[in-house]
Amino acid sequence: MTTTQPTETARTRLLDAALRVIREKGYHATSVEELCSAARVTKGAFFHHFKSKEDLGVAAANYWSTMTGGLFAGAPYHAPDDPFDRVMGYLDFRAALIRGTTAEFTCLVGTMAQETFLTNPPIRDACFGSIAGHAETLEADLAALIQSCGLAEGITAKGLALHTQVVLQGAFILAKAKDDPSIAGDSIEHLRRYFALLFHAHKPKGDMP
Amino acid sequence: MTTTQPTETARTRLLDAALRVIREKGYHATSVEELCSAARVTKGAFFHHFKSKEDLGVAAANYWSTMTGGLFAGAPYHAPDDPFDRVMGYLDFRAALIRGTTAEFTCLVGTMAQETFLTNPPIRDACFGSIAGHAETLEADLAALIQSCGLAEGITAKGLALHTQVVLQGAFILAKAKDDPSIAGDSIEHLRRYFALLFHAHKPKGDMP
DNA sequence: TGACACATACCAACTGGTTGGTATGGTCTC
DNA sequence: GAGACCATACCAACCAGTTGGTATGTGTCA
Repeated sequence: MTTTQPTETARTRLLDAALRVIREKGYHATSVEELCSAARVTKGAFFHHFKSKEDLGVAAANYWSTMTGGLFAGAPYHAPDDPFDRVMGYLDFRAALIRGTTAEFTCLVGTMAQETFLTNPPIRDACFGSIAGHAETLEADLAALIQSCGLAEGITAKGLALHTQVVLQGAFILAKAKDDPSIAGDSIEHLRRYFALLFHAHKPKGDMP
Repeated sequence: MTTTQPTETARTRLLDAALRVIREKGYHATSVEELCSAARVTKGAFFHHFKSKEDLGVAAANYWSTMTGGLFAGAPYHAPDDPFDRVMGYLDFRAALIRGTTAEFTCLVGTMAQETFLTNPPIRDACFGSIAGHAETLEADLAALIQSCGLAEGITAKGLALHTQVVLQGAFILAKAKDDPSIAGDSIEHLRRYFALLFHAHKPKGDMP
């Protein structure tokens, strides 16, 4: 801690800028120079830390996993003893995150995966890794819930966890297309209701118009 | 039919190429020259028919609406008398469309909306118009279904129709990210089950692993 | 302790190629 | 012969990536 560490500041600033700018404009519409000016570094610094733009894309997806991983790990929805309450708490938490501008609450890796799935497979793979890794944090709660309810008809915890991500990613697309965040909350409420019906022990929390 | 009509052939070829190439590479990663060579026309023809690349994006979204509109209007799922069967038939139809490469079965306007929601508002609006217009074709069946079941608790036909599009768009994102179409079918099956539970008259058709 | 070797972090300027878009001219039909 | 349709040639701006270089460490051995 005694020595100054200029190390990591430029790199971190570039990654922070990437999270912000790429969510606004998308991967291909964001130029390297634009990221540099947003991070207040030069192009030389960029290519010192990342060997290519694609390399930054992969690093940004992994950085996104780290950032969001910390956010969700520290969230309060893990507290309840009942797995149903934990799952519902997760959905409430996701709904509560929908605020600010559309670019602020939507998902970096969903955005990048869509643009890069054929042009930049390494980025696509890092994006799916991020989504799948996040889904796994839900899987344990869903598995406990499925077991406690004796649900068997071909429904798996992994499948339900991925379906949850599907709904969230789709909700972000519609929110962007309509330029209206409320549509995302509506779909999360439908997913809540699906879980409530599926595990028919509770009912959806709030009525909504 | 007697007179040759060079009119519309270049324009149509460009729009067909746009549907294909943009779904593969995305809007920003697709260059005008690439569209021209895919359509076997020159740049002069491109800028004769479209005043800018953005103009082509809007036209492509509208062309997509026309093409898919015809496909769904002519589909067999409208036949049943029971609105529940029509809605389930719609989902079966959507599931059956998932074949071939990922770029072939995914949605142009969902892809474009995500990349252009801040950079090209005219394209974004055309994309949402396409999605909303398609959702409306489901709305009547859902309204009839809601009425026949006496469902009241804040669920609207419009909201359900949009949620259906949310699930489909999200399913396409995950299919691209995982590079695996089957994940899309899984989510459609979850949506089927949601409808079945919601209107608790039927059960989901097939068991799935 | 000091000095030399080396690695890391960063910068300004540049390069070859690509981009969306334009200017102009030719050809075909009505 | 007017206008729709399309081709060729071209442009300024922008793109990702490279270059040669500076500054600041950091490890090492006399």
